[in-house]
Amino acid sequence: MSVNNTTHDTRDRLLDTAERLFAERGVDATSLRHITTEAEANLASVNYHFGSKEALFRQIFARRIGPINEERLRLLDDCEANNPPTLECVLESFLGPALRLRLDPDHGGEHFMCLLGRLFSEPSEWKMLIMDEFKEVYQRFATALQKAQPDLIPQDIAWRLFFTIGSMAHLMSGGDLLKTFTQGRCDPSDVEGALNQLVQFSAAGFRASSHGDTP
Amino acid sequence: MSVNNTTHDTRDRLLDTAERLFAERGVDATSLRHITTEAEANLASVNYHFGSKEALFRQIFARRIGPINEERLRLLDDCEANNPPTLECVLESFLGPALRLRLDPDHGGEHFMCLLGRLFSEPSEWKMLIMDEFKEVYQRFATALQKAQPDLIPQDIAWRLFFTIGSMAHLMSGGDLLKTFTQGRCDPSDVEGALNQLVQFSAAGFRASSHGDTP
DNA sequence: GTTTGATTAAAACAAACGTTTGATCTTCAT
DNA sequence: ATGAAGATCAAACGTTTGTTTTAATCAAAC
Repeated sequence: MSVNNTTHDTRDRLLDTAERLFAERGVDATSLRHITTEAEANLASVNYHFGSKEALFRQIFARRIGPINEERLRLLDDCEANNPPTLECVLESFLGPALRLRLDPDHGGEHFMCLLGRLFSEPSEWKMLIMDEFKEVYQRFATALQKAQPDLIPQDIAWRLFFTIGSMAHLMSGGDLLKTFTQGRCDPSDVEGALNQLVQFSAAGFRASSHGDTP
Repeated sequence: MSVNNTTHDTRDRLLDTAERLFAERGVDATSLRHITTEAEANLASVNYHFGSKEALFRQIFARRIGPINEERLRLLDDCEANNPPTLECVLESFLGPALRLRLDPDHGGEHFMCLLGRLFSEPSEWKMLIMDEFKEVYQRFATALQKAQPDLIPQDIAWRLFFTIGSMAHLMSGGDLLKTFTQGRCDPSDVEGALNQLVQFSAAGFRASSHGDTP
């Protein structure tokens, strides 16, 4: 393998361009010709550098998802210095690293954030590629949330974490919709404001009393 | 136009099959050949009956989205017989008609529910087709929620309704994930149980005190 | 200066796509 | 029975897709 500059330039240009187009138009709707044209690379370069379109997609995820989940677990460790950790701290550890992708100065993270948010609701096999990596994070946070709210039964924890993930995914992939519907009064690009809104909403949801089958 | 039986059989078979395949594999990933093969119809029949693939998609939505939104507004009217309406009643009026698509005995509604849930996070123009119809419903419910929680500022209402929609969409399109992650202990196919979980979670979120920029 | 290995370039590949065509079949009023 | 209209059919249309191939280009090692 070479450490040639030109090589890495092309490879990285393909990754960045594909990430953006996948986010803007969807994976299936983005052709290799569109990617390579915008990246000013040859059509064959994707198959040369990555082997296939699917491998390109996989690589786009591999370089982003690891650091996000690592930061989540690192922040969770900090929360768990207190016992029990506060609900807000745990939720912010989970949601923050994903929502702060918007702050990436070259907007690559922002594009990836849209892509990641959409993946949760995709039917395809793409989803399964990342769910394996996500399982460890899920278990760690489910356990921490159980500690923060020991009166809830595990099923309630699972339901509410599921809803929290849904809200997060909706914000990541469709935040612009909120801005449209509120005529700009709610702006998801104010990352800390949005994060605060979601943390407060979810924390209150987690603090609701447990309702069994016959409340 | 004819009221011939065979005609409507083919037309409806195409609608039902396409609805299911669009939900299972995505719109872009589903070909007309796949649809017509499974519907036991000729390849040209889609273009004959609907004009194009996009028109077929539009028709699939047209026959389902209207009744759902009408029932939402009807239930909301019932809530507003009380003044102010309860938070749970308003939320259930919004969420129930969508989640109860799962109860459709021939599973057509269930497939459409997945499709609808996914649409919120799709980047494509498909989304815009239904957002116009959705705006009236959104405004009615935003107003009702404001009445139910008069202490919240409109921005908080918008944020929290947005999160509620995200949770709902996540449940509609990816509910099977929750069942997988909890090894079957949380089952979204128990519609009233899932609806109750979501209503309680969101209602608690709406009842959180308003947090300004500097809480 | 030649060789070597890695990258780019241009062209072609088979397969799949949505759509259109023109013939055939069915149905039903006349 | 006959003709008109609607519905279905096989076949082909021209594009576009992801991938492969073959040749040209380039930088550095020997």
